[in-house]
Amino acid sequence: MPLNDQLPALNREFIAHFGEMGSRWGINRTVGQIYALLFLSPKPLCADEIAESLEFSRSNVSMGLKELQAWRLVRLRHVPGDRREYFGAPDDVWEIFRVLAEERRRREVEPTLTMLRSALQETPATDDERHAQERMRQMHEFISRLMIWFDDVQKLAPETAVQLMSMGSMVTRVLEAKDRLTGRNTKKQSSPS
Amino acid sequence: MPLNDQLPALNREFIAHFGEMGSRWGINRTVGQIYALLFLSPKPLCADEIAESLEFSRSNVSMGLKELQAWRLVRLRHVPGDRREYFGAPDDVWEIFRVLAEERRRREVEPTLTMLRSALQETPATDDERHAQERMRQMHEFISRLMIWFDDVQKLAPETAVQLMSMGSMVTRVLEAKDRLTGRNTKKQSSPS
DNA sequence: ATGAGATTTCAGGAACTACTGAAATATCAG
DNA sequence: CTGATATTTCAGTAGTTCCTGAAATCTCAT
Repeated sequence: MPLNDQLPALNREFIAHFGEMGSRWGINRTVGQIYALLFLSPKPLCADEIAESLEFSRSNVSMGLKELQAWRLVRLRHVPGDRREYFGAPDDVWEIFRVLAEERRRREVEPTLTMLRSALQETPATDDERHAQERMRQMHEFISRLMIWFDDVQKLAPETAVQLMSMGSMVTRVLEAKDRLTGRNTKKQSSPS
Repeated sequence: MPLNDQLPALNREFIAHFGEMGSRWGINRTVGQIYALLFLSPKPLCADEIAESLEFSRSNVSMGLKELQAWRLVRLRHVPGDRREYFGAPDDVWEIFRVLAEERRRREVEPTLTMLRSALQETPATDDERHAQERMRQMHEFISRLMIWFDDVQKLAPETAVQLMSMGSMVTRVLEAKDRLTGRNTKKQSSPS
């Protein structure tokens, strides 16, 4: 039983779930749990409090917090008259999502695009190489477009949460509007300017 | 040196990169490499060919293919007059993306939403619990909206690739159109229908 | 400067995951 | 049914990652 009894059952379940999810995807279990704890906490917590709540070693918490800081998912806060460092998760869920997306992009997408661009520079010798290069071109184009489009979405929601809340069916809504404007189908469109 | 010299340098680099990326995120190195190999290959490959190209053990390839099939990322093909099974990646990059997104949703998002919904049923006792539940409510709402919106995007692009290719700056384009229609800012909108 | 408290680093062991070869199972032509 | 070929399973090992306690480092009040 890894989680402190002082934590409400509600919190314990949430934290456990994020531990699981964390390991499903790149982040390790304890890092996920630390983040979940901070996300739920009404106040920033210091490392000792985290270690006690989750029953991790102090040094494990230290490493976990370092990783979360590298992901820019936790904020460092100082309480006046207390030398310890306190940590908190951003309040705004949209902000959290944005940061996560940015970090993943920086760590995974950009290196991939770089690799693809460099492969596209090469001159293929054989037919198989020509085919492989064409596949890479398709992937490169796809990812580039996805990124452009993602930038657009981010630009659309610069003032965080509230906007996203109205974003639900925004795409369909504006497309309906656009259809009314331009005539018909959402398929192909002429020049935007 | 894990990759067969018969593979062009171009392919070897791509495959190695996807091995790396695979391990960065949930999937293991060999599975990523098998996928990359299939993605580049002009023809479906059988397990032996994969094992030879990548210099993995035959059984490792078998397990990797099983996992890729569980993710619905490879297609099984039979060549007439050949008892062996051949595997290929879908040609269409948008299709690949769609399948990946669906699988991740099924494996990660849905369980999270379920957990959150069940937590939201509980009646909080303490103030901290009340706060934690409010945070979960925010997260639940955020993820739900994101999923609704994602559904919308998928509905928009039902005939795959070509559509996505025109999707690049679609959001900004249609918003420009909408702005012209409705008057001004993209901030808040009244009833759609 | 000193030392008390806070934080980080790090070596080593525990726990986990990946990979292999061998054996078992499945498939199919004759 | 039999044997040839293809595929999967599995036990064990190799390799990796995680976690801890102890020691080192940092920070600041006195």
